Amino acid sequence: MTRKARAPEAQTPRTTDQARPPRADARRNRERIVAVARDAFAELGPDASLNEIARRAGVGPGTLYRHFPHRSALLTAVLKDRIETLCARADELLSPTSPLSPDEALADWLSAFLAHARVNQGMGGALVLEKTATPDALGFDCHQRILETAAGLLTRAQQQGTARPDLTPGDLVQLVVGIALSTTRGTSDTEQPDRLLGLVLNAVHAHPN
Amino acid sequence: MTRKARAPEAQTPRTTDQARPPRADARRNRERIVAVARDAFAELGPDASLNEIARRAGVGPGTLYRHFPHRSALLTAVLKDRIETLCARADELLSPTSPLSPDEALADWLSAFLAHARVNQGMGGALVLEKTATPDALGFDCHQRILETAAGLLTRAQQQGTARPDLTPGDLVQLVVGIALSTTRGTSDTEQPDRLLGLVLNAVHAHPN
DNA sequence: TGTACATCAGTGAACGCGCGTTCACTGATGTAC
DNA sequence: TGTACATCAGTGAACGCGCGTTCACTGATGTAC
Repeated sequence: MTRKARAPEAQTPRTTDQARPPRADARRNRERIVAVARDAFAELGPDASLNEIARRAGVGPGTLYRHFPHRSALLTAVLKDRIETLCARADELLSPTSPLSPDEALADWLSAFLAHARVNQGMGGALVLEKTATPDALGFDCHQRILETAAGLLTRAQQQGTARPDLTPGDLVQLVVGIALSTTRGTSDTEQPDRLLGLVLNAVHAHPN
Repeated sequence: MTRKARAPEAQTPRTTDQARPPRADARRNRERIVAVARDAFAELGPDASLNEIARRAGVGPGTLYRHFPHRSALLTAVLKDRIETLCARADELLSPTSPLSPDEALADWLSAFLAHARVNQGMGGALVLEKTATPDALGFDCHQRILETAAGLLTRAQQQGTARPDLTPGDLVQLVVGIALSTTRGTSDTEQPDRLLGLVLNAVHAHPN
């Protein structure tokens, strides 16, 4: 079996276990689907019809399924950007150059988390609250990422700020997700979410009785 | 037009605008449907299939629709008992013979409210949070009843206890509903709801900053 | 007490709907020469 | 640079499913006599 020798490509030498990069039309469609899904989930909730999303994106349902075999795969893709943004914000707040105190930083981040969670109705509910059964094709566990980020800010506020030491990141996140869930419907009182978060923050800094 | 005079019935003299009492089989079925729906909503959430509920109750779907033309009518009927119980509990707590202080009474009632709300996933979500568009055939507005009951306990705790004066009953109820919504899924940590309520109660008694 | 009958309630097959999902086929892309 | 072709991706009609809802019909109940 003689093989014809071929000069390896200069820019992208492909190792054996590396998948070929996606074709141009595939990448295009994938991006369009995610963009449309972002809006659709925000507008219709995490149960928005996948056929409807495909229709809005101008692709056949089969195309959507080729890229995202499960609903949760699509939800994850949509949430990924958002969560990356939140984590990046946390890194800024944790950096020594940040002008905010540990307590202020925690409050700031929770406010951003609440705002983002409200858009997708608790960030897709189960996807954030529960540990994903399968760690997902993207190798991206939303729940874990959020939890670790919250833990970083909370721990510092407990050690260098006035946050009560008996509070766990899990409980804190759960409370804020609860606010998001209970305030996604009924748009009457636009200031309520912030007011409720303020109450929770009071509890964060209260003395454990 | 001569009418034959008839002696009015002794036990149940029926006034003109009073509907005839329901027939025995109708009452029987109605009660069975509500009983089954209570379990089904608790098990499957407020979106449980009405056909499935009819099936479990051993009646045809038409029978269910005869009694409850809308899903919300059935939800309301199921929740009515629960809410009446909660209101009765509040009356006890507000009575002068109650051994609990205003603060303790508020905490006690919120704990009961949370426990009940968790069973039906936020007590049927929209039904509690939003003002019902139609005040319902039963003349029974869940949202309003809960809000008034919470207001009674909160006001007393603000005047005679240590509850912060800037807290509204609406915000308080919303927070607890949020805890209910965010803890109905994921049964792993059974003590979490009470812990989260404890945090909220800390906030209720914290000084407004 | 017994019976006839009007009316109230139950039945369940059937309908239309939109969903998730599949798959045989068509078309676009990128590569080898 | 041009062309042939393998493969990757898109298409969209079609399927099965369970839902909410209806309605012509059957049956149960209670009342008048």
